[in-house]
Amino acid sequence: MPDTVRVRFAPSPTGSFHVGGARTALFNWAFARRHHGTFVLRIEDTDRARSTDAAITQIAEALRWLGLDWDEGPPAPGYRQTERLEIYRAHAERLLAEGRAYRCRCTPATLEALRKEAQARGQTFRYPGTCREADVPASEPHALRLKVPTNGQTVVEDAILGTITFDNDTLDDWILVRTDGTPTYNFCVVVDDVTMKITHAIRGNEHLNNTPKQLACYAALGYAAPVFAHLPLILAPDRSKMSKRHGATTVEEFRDQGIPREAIVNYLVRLGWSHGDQEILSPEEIAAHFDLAHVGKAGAVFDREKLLWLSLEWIKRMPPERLAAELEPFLARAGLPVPADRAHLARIADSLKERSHTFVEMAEQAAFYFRPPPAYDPQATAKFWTAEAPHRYAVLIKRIQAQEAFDAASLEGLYRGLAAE
RNA sequence: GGCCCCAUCGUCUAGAGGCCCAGGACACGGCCCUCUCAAGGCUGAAACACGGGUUCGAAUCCCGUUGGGGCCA
Repeated sequence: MPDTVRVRFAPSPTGSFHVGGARTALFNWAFARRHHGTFVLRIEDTDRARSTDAAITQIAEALRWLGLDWDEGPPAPGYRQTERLEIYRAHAERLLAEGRAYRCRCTPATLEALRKEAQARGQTFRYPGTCREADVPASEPHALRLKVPTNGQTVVEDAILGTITFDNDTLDDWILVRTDGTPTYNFCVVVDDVTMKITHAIRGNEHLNNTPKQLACYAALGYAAPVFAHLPLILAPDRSKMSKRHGATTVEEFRDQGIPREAIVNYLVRLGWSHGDQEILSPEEIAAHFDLAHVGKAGAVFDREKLLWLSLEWIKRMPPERLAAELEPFLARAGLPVPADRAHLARIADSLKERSHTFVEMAEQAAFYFRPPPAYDPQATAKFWTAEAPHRYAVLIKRIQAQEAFDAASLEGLYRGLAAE
């Protein structure tokens, strides 16, 4: 293992920031921290049509909120692919000059015809290398293709999955630069990882099939490839890859639901990684213990119930002041008054922490501290405020009955007294 | 369809040949605590996909089958 670990998280800013991305970021962050290495944030925004600045902001905010601080990356310049076009161009030209890549003038129509032909024969389409020796002049419209070995095998040594072998005859001369001059995803990734001196590419399993292609590019460029580690996917309850259509899955949504960051980080890290039987892990413990050796190979189903349990566990562990600070915005959102007296709010929050899976729940339960029953009616009270009511309501009612005091002033006194306990 | 990956309780997982007639956690059931609901404690049910090997011995290694998934199309 290189002395200086450098890893990166490279999201495409094309939509909301999902748990899958968050977990990839988390594993990279944890690996970097564990090895006292560098965690780089890189924005893969070459898909200009779908990339937005709003999405970049959203990703950055979510990462910060989760506590996944990056050592290099935006807002510093040079970490967005659209700022790096010159670098890709230079590498492409070098590959061309060194005969590792060639110009291809095959039109989309030609390729489409070949594809259909292959399909008709029940074969997978692979570019046949028509232009490989054609020496297409630069004056003609052309794409740039990489010369990929046509025989032999490409072996990927994956830190999680082990040795994976691909037959080279299943690969083809893939496009590095499109006819319109834009570099392709696989090319950018390789050039970026090389120029950013990435030592470990820790990424989602969906990229595994890109790896042999990329390896060919590293070889052509004359660089050593990083260590690859492909993370198992996060699955929806139906065992398909988790996506938007499976409901609340963005980091922002979880935050809005009042789940503490520690719970999300804890839950996500346990989805695929384990540290013996330990279920509760703080960010510090994760940073101290994380290792690729204990990352599982199989996909993991996302289980909201367990997330909520961890949320409760982390809420229970929070000091009252922190609880008060976290609860405050949720009180406001619930239309409840936020007590000016912070100590008072802290006592209220502390009294509710064992029965709140989220801060949204806590705010709901805090309501009775602020909303006295409009009028005391023994019958209605007996009917509505026993079985279903929160604990403190029952106590409150008892005291009201005992004191026969239910004018506004004494009610307020009772609330205060209870909140202070 | 082609290529690749995966396979322990419903779910997340421990397990790197004997410590495992498989341990922990969530969820679920029961009991206890208790003025309610929680929290907490105890407890119950619940899994090594299947078939062949290898080995004195396999959840652990190999092969196959089945199932699931991903990518490409």
